[in-house]
Amino acid sequence: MKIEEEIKQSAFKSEYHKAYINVLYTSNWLEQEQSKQFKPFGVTLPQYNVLRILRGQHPKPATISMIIERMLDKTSNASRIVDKLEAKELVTRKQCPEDRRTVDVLITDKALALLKQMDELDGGTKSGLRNLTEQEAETLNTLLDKIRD
Amino acid sequence: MKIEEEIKQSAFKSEYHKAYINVLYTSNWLEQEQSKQFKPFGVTLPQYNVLRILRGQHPKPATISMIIERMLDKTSNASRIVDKLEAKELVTRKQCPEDRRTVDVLITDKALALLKQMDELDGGTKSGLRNLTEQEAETLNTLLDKIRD
DNA sequence: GTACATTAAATGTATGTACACTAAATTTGC
DNA sequence: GCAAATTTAGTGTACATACATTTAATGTAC
Repeated sequence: MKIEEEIKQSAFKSEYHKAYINVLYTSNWLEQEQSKQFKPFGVTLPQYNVLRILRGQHPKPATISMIIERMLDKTSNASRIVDKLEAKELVTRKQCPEDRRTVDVLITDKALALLKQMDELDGGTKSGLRNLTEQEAETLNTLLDKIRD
Repeated sequence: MKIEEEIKQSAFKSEYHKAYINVLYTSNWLEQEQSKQFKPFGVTLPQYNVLRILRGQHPKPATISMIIERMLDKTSNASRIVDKLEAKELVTRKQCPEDRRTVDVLITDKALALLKQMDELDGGTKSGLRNLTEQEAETLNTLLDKIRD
């Protein structure tokens, strides 16, 4: 659906302004689609992202600062996301003996099994992105990269 | 900058997966740029968006459900955003006599003056979008609309 | 016209984001 | 070796999101 209809705004100041709103709106739309798919598994999107970072390290532990470094949103609060994951027994936390300021965060077998189930959902190919041809996806990537130049 | 470099991920599963992450990341990037600009004015991005909807209606009042309908994020809580705006004297709230379930929300002169100041920031032309040609912005809009089909 | 359903707004609870601050451990600079 | 600076994690607060529930008003069916 055209963006004008979706937010019931008849005109934008410019094609630029429309594109601006369109990026924000589409991002939101994609996140909500993904969130729906995540529901049955009982983890939120940021929790899932942290688990994926931990799986990438496995069987080595990760520290909180390492998690922050790899997160899409660097200003979010990794400590509290790890809190939630610990409460669900998806990670363990243990003070690191070499540097007692840091904490070793380890993904549990339970979480690895969960991620394995969830792997099917991921990658954008199951989302609205499938409406694009490969060529179009490439064009989209080029344009978005250009915005952030 | 190419998305691979920005999130330190060397490869994506597909052009689709990359586009998926790219939309989310670029949206986040744009929001953070805008958020920085908003700081001095003392309103958050969702509060600003609600004010703009109210200005669009002015001098007619808007109801909460009308605001929700026009918001980018339909599931956010318009009541509480209006609470904050009311506390800052940027809107007034008054029970509607014709239908006492609904509430007339009106933008104040103070808010109109504030928005006028903030207009300079808005529209995407001052943001990264200016890196695109008009033709490119149009292509971007077409592709994003297609994702949400 | 009374019971039931629907609608509009608000509220409750859990989670996450943004940003400042604290506490403890380590590093550094002299 | 010791004081100061830095690093790491965690905490506090304000705001927003997500979603279920509540309350009051209105609409509809019988």
